[in-house]
Amino acid sequence: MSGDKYQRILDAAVSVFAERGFHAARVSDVAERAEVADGTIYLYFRNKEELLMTAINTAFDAFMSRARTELGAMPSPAHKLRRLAHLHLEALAENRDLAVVFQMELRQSARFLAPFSSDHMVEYFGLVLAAIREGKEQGIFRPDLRDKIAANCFFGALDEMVTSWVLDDSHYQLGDVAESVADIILLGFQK
Amino acid sequence: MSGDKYQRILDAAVSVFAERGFHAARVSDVAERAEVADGTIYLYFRNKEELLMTAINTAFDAFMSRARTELGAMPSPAHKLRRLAHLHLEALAENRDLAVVFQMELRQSARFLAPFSSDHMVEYFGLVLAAIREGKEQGIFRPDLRDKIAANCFFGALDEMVTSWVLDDSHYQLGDVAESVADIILLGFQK
Amino acid sequence: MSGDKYQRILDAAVSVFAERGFHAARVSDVAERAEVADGTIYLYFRNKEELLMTAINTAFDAFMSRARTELGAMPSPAHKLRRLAHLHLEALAENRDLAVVFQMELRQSARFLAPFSSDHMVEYFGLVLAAIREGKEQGIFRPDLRDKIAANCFFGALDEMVTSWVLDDSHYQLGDVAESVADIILLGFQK
Amino acid sequence: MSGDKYQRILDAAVSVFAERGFHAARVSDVAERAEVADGTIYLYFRNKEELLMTAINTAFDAFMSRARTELGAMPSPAHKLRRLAHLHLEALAENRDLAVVFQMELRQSARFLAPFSSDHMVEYFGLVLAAIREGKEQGIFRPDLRDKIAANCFFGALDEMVTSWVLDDSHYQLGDVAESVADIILLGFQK
DNA sequence: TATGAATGAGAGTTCATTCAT
DNA sequence: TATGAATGAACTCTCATTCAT
Repeated sequence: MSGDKYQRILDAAVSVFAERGFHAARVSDVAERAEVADGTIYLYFRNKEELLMTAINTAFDAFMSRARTELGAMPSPAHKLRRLAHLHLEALAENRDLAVVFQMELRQSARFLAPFSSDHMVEYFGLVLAAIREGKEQGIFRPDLRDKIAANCFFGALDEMVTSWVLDDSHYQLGDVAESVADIILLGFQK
Repeated sequence: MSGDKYQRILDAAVSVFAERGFHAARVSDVAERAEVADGTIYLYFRNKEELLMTAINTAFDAFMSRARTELGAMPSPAHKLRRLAHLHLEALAENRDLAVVFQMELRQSARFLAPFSSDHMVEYFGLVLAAIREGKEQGIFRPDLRDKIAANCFFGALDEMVTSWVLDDSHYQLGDVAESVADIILLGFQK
Repeated sequence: MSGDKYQRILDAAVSVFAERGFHAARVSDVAERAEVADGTIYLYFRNKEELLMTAINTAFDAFMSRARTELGAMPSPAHKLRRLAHLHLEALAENRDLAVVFQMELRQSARFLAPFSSDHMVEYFGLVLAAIREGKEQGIFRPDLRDKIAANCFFGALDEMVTSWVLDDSHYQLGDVAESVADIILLGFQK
Repeated sequence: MSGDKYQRILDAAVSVFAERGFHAARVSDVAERAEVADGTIYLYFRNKEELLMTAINTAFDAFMSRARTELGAMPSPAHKLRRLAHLHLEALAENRDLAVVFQMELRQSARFLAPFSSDHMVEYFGLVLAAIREGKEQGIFRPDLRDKIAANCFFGALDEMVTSWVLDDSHYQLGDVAESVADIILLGFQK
């Protein structure tokens, strides 16, 4: 019962942050939802901000680790990016609260809070950039394609899909759109 | 003298919000930068939130009005979208503080604050969607292109360009990338 | 009514600190006794500690300024010290709450808080030391008298009188004992 | 093993209280320094305050017991007081941490905490007062000497020596000054 | 209109103490 | 005896907003 307190607090935090937003959420709300005392939270997390950063980083780590493993084995850059699109959307579709927190708080935290999440974004972009460069070397993607801009288009398109899914009350299937997004972006990359 | 104050307060708000983030910014910071008393702000704005919403909405109105005018006269959907990409990036490149506020606060305000900005987003998307449908009707864009997804890709790509420009300390020319983004997205739309 | 808020808060602080001790006293107690809102205190003082330090320093400044003026005009070192004993005890007898705060909190603040009060103690000791050295030079005090030890005896004797007066519930006249203390200490200094 | 823990906790408490002050010190700091669990402290002491009071009282008991024994055998009141001055300063010089706690916390505890330490002070003063009265009866001390005031001078002088030794970073030999202090005070008492 | 001193609700965090193991 | 995870009361300080001038 005590071993899972860490996870219960983290889940409660994501849930409360998703519902009210990080700033409006009170630590006592998180405690209540986790069914622990306010003070207990501070046995596991230094402060409210670390609660947010840990939630974001944990999810990001899991995603990146999976993405690296899966993409590493793939030969075609186009397939890599298509697979990444699926992973991206499915990972967030799986846990709506977490997706809400990501979409609503990540930018702010990247600018005003700890640099962890920023580092993660850089990692993610590294993966995308590598695939794009590979594609250009293999002659699959246009040689005039500008790497960073292309990576931003790829990420931005997926990110916006998640954002509109999160802001939309209708819970359509987010995973289903990966293919369509990949179609557009990859067509835009190709020769 | 009073019309002047309204604008000074709004400019100060954008500047302070960009610097510290909406939540960390104090109303008294805004007052100080606008060189008015704290109380004066409340003669022009109901509360801190309205300060943010007005800043966002004013800029959005100006942008939408210009976009509508320019795009209305254009015959080709592809040219419309290409032009919109330029307008989008140039509008934000023009005022970096405003861009910071947009990129950092718009999502949160869309979810947790007043629905004004949300309406604006719908307007913007309406413009994009119309162009996409037009393109499909004219046989320029793929018939299997899913409208909303395509619109999200278009907006998301541009939005991400702005975000990375804002988070990046290096002040490269944002306007210059509009063409490259449009190349990718429009290629992805075409038959 | 607003101009005297500073003084009202300071008086309330001394009164509350005397009653419950600095640590047990709540800022809201001070606010209540001063008949201001909690937040008002922070318009005049940076924090609870500054409230204490200001009370101590203000009283100390007034005392030192008076002591310097009076003693400066006196020719005899013995008379100086005798007069200082009177000033010391009378100053604290005049305001019992302040005396309580001095006797109970000054040592702690000298060690654990800001160094202001420490500086004041050094000033006071400087005055005593000067008189002692003067007395030795004039051949009135024993040549083997060790300056610092003598100064500590002088101050310690007076300080202990105040402490026992403060801890004692019976409010005997503190000022009356100055003469007796001076008799003992000065006799101890003399040839 | 348990008798050992009691003492370890007490020593740790004195050490931590000396370092940070009673109020700023955390019970968990004491536990850590004593190398016991937080809860263990409460098997030996009712609460944090009792930790302080026990430390003070234990040291005081040892001192008083020794003082009584030594002074009881002495015929001359002057010698008694001179010996007491030595005992006082040497006892505290022996254990600097304990001296710090005594000088910084004793007054507060006398006023705001349990009355134990106050009783001890009364005991100590009783010893001094007895010697003074004896000296007057024997015609050694001035007949106009006011007992309580004289006792306060004696104690205050010694106490201030300890305080300045404690606040001073330079660790000069405290015991050495007993003679000089006794010289001054006893000279002040004599006919 | 304009001011800015005053307000007071509100929230994050600490830490002495407890108690199940 | 011993542990240390858990508790939750308590308190300082901040800051959006008001209102008398």
